[in-house]
Amino acid sequence: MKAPTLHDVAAEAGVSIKTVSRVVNGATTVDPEIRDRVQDAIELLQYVPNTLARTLKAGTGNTIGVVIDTIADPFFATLTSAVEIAALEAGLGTVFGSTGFDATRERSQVERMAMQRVRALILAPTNGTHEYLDRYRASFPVVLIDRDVEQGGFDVVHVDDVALAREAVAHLVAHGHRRVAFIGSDERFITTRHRLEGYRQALSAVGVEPDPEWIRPGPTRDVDAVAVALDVLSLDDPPTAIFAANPRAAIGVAHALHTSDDADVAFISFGDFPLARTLTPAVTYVDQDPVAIGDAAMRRVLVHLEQDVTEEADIFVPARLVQRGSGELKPR
Amino acid sequence: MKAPTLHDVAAEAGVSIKTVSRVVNGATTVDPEIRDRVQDAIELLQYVPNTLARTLKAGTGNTIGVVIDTIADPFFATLTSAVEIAALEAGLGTVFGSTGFDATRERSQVERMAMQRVRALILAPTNGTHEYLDRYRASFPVVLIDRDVEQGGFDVVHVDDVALAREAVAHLVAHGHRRVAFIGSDERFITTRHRLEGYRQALSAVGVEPDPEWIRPGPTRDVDAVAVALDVLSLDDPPTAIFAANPRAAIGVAHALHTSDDADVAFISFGDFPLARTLTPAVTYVDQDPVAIGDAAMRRVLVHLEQDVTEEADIFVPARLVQRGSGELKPR
DNA sequence: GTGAAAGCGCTAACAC
DNA sequence: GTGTTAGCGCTTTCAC
Repeated sequence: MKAPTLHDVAAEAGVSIKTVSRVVNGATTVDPEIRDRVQDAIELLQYVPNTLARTLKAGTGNTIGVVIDTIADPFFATLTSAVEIAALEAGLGTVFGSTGFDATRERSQVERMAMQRVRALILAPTNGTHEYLDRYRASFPVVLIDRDVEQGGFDVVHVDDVALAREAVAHLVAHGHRRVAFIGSDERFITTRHRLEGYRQALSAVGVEPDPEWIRPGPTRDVDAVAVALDVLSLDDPPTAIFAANPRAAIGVAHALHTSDDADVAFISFGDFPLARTLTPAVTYVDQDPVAIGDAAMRRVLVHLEQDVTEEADIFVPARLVQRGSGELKPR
Repeated sequence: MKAPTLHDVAAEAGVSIKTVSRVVNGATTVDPEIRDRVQDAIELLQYVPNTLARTLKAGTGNTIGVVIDTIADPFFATLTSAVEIAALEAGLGTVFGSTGFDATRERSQVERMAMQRVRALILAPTNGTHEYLDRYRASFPVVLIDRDVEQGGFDVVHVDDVALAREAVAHLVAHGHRRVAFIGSDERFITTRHRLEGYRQALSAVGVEPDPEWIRPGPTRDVDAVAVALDVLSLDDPPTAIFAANPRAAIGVAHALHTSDDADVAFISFGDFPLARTLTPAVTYVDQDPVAIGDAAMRRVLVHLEQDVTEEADIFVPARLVQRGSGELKPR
């Protein structure tokens, strides 16, 4: 059972195919009586216009592509939601694909988007080289989110990871802490490395050389982070404060602190997480707002679509430290 | 700068357009030497096949549509992620759109999908009538997720809300509770009504007629749920147990319980939430697994794509009560 | 105000 | 093994 086409509607209404096209597209230059007849035929046949054909004719689609680690990550889910809403306002649809942190899958997702002729691509790049993107950038703009690629040369919308991490750790230092642990995710992520760099800067600013035992960039799941946090806390001379470099790690750390009666250890999370404000004390965090990043990325995309852009932009979305208690604890 | 076409590649390689098509599609009946020449031309021109044209020709697309409340909801984000992965395995892409709980926006999202000629639609329906879907169902199968529509007649993949809520509340009753509060979300949602129904059944099974004060289906945000929970707990003769009908409400309830020193009030959540296992006591919950629902929905879609389906299926995904402590507290 | 014809990029016949 | 032709559903000239 094939879907009805303009042709079918035209036959039904006894007019030409072009007249139907005009009605569908709301042209004003159509005789009202004929228009009604055509509309009846559309209803009768349940005609639905075919965007694909339209797009093919126009040579360019009406969707923007979003490729991220995984939509199951609340950070990216919220970001994608913001992009979708902003795109909708601009009359654009959204297609998304997830990489699962796999560079090969990223490539195939991007290729799929290119084959679908997206108008633009918003990408959270995996690790590794991204020269392959050059092939596509001729056809549509690419805006990176959350992190840059090593080679540079792309628009990037992100937060200033180094500065924010430094600020967070300096906040702990200002409250008297000198032994501060760093618990993050995989060190292959450039964001992890940047946050680690900020951590080091804040400590070295007060002449502290962090003990390697304090630095645990490893855990990739919250349950791993629990173990790592417990391990750090059981050192002979344990840290008096913990900086969690992402919400996933933070959930693990929170769990560890609250199940081991160490809730008096100072704690700051990079990124908010549900219930963070519920714990006692509530968790001080770096407010890395995914909506702001998504909005900014979409705004940048629109700039590309409206004009020729010659230079790449490095867009830092503002973020701030939100004090809620856990980051203001003094060393016990 | 237009994207190169088969034609351009053919001209570059000095062969016919069809030969290029064959190479692109990996046909074996091409002279190796010519194939190499064509591939060089493809590289040189950075040719990317146009799915749109392919699809137009084929008459049917290679994507499945997912329309949900909002991708920012972790439940739907995880569900969508499961659908995406399953679709990818079947060689299908995913387009998604969110309704924002708005029936009009749902319609326009579905229409967009129809115009894009999706192969199938997975839909979490908003409230209200859905007769309009009949128009599209002729062209592609529609599988509802999470909840049914009033009119019926659709494939639905969901959990047995009534039975699971009844089981959860019966669990509280079995631990000695008679005064059990119900805190949920908007009563216009059929899932809320079903869970409320299960709640009533469990109580009436032991001859308890719930006080209207105990039943608060209203709050739609977690912060509202906090206020509602505090209000319920401040009744003259407060409930000794709380059943939260969804994770959002549950986060609010958890916050209320832990900030008001009522952590000894028994508590069960319909659906897990981050940190639920971190609280003391850890939160007992009804395990409503979004991955299982997404997988089942995709499996149903594949059935439709592979064969003619004459009868709609009402698919209940199994779920169970996970005891973690808060649901096993006795009345204080 | 309306229609006929061409063509968007591709593939499926069917020749050669 | 390779090329030619037609046409997918639509829009865009440009006549009428």
